[in-house]
Amino acid sequence: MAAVAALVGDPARANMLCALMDGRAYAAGELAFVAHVSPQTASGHLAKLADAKLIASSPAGRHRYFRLAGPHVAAMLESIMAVASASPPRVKPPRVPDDMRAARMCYDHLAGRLGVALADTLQARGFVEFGTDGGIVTNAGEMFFAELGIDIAAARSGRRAFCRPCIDWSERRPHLAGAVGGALAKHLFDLNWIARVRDRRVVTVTPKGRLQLAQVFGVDLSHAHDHAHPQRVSA
Amino acid sequence: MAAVAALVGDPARANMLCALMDGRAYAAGELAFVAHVSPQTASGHLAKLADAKLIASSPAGRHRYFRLAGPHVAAMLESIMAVASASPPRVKPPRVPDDMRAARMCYDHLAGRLGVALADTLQARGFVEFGTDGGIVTNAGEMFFAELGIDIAAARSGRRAFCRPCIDWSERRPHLAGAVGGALAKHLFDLNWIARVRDRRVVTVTPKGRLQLAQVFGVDLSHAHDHAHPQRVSA
DNA sequence: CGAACAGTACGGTGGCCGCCGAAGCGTGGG
DNA sequence: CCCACGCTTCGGCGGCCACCGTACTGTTCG
Repeated sequence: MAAVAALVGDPARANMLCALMDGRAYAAGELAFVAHVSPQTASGHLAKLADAKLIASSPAGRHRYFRLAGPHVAAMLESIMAVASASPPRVKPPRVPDDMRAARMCYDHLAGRLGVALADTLQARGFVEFGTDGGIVTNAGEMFFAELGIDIAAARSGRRAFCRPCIDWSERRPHLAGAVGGALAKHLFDLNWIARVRDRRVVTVTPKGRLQLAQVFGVDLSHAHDHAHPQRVSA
Repeated sequence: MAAVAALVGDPARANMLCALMDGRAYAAGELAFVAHVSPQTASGHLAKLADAKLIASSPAGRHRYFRLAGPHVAAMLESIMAVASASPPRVKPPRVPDDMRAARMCYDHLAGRLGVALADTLQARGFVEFGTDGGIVTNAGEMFFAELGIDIAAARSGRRAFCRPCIDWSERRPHLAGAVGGALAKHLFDLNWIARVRDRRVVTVTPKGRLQLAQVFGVDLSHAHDHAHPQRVSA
């Protein structure tokens, strides 16, 4: 156990793993860049991570792409982040860019205010039920997703976590994770309601998406700017 | 994040945290012993862990007791263990004592073969439903727990995780965690069906417990010794 | 077929940190 | 009242490891 934690414990490797948490595969050079180390050093780190089965690699021509070994690794990183954000007695400027807080990817599902808002709606309408960290999709929810065009049965068939809450790292409240969360995010991309920002975990809501999300999910994102500078709030 | 992981990444601290995972508080000297380091070294480690809010301390006379800062820390350690047990390509003698595998505490709930068996029964009878990592208690389950004398509503009222599966570290299958898991374990202790082994996470089943668990949960623990030496199984 | 590039292997250096010996509190018991 | 005990702090030592410069393999172009 200590060995795994020690691997995550190095800042360079932690940066790499964070970058990989969006579920995409990155080339060794890109990871070296995000970790602020030379390619040789990065190569060594990646070899260690791969050796411990935390990441998997796919050679592609003269590149080599790395991705997380599985959802269990993403879940571990999330739980470490949750503790880390709860801990910091250190001088810790919560310098979280607001676009990051607004909407971002968390492994393969949506997080940030958008992710939390969607989860709130799904819960309020009785489509999904969460304990504090466990959950299911109700019959009504299954119909709702089907009408949206998402095949819940397909998601359920897989071996991976089906439906679970994931404590949002910036909002400190649960958002929808698991196969259902992944399917929902993918569908919103396909509908072009949301879009990715190149090379970042940040997600933007398209004009169409803003309308549709308000109509279908009752999600109002306009207040985002009201919360953009919460530091102003009197202590 | 790297800072938190690095704290867990040291073998001595990892041993201490593992010992604390049974939910009890230990004195500094005891933790020094389990970590195989001198008291002064342990003191330094404990100061670091407390500083990062991973553990909390309670001075008591000339002793000082330490415990995990909360369930979120236990959850993090569990998820790291899960990844660690999935990783190890290293020469890794799974030297898990059989009594540990049979029944042990995992933070405040039951793990090991006993914990997994109870979870299996509760699932098979439709009292709890698990996704792969999320879960709920059904109406039938609520009645079942009530008949047993466990107040589910009280557990539900709390802020902490209500009902969730927790991948068993030795059995690699889910057992019942969260507030319900904790309440169930506490109740079994109160009924004197199970008892703790001093200074260890190991739990033993009393003669009365063996009968009652078989009758109420249909759990047969007699096969424990059949699995005691699985190393014998031909490769 | 050779140049440019991505990624990897190796060796040396430097810094961080875990470790213990010795000494300094505070509590509890004889 | 003093001593024993548990815990903590300080200082110095030693080892591990992240880091990079150099050099090598393999792939993709012109």
